[in-house]
Amino acid sequence: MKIATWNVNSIRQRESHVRGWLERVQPDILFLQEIKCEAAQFPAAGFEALGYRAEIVGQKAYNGVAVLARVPFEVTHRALPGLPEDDAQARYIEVVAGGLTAIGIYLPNGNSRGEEGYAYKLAWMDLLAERARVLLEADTPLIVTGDFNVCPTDEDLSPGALTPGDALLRPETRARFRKMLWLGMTDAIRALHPHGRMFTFWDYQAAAWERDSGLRIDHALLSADLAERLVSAMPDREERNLAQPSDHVPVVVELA
DNA sequence: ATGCCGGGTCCTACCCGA
Repeated sequence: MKIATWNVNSIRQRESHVRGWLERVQPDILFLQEIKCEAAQFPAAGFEALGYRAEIVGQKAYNGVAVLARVPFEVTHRALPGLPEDDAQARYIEVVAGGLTAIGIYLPNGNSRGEEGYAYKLAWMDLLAERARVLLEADTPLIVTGDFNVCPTDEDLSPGALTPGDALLRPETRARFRKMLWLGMTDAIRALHPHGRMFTFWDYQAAAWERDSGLRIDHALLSADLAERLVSAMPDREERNLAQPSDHVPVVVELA
């Protein structure tokens, strides 16, 4: 089973990229982030023609997540459990498919709106860990994947790619990421590639791609039973060489 | 150490991303 995640930076700008990628890689499930549109604007028909059903948690202009799957699935949550009812940010989708629970996230960046914006990120991470804890306690086979907006360690960014104190690497951010690992979850990429550059994002500016000045911020965390089935986990750097790419590349996890 | 790029939107100057 192949499960993938991709921050596409607008699905309307990236429909042909995603279609081409689905045909090339043929994942069973693909989570999308930053679709940047409401459900009505999502080009679902183009993916259905390839055998993928779409479910969308949309929002005008900002954020927005979706899932495309060629296996049967059911959406169980369209918002992170525990968030206030009036929180309108589209950042979470949870599905049940193929005997497992899969959560796709677009975790808040935390660099805008000052300390209030950062507090929102930390609160979001606390609630995500709590959601994972509840599911793991019930022995649910679980994958949490998406754009975490977290560089877990100093090996996960190029020197100088971020300023000290950036919300993606502050100690409080990293501690909350580790909290999910302490729950018993496995960072799929680092389980198979413990060291070295495994970047998933390169800024459009300052020739970041050409200099390989990147970040590892898109992740897949696995419950113990899924980690035992882990075959491969890798960012797909090929996509960053195409014309008009997203600033993120897909990450693909394969389970036996 | 922002705003060099590239999305978005009250359509066009400005907000946001990481």
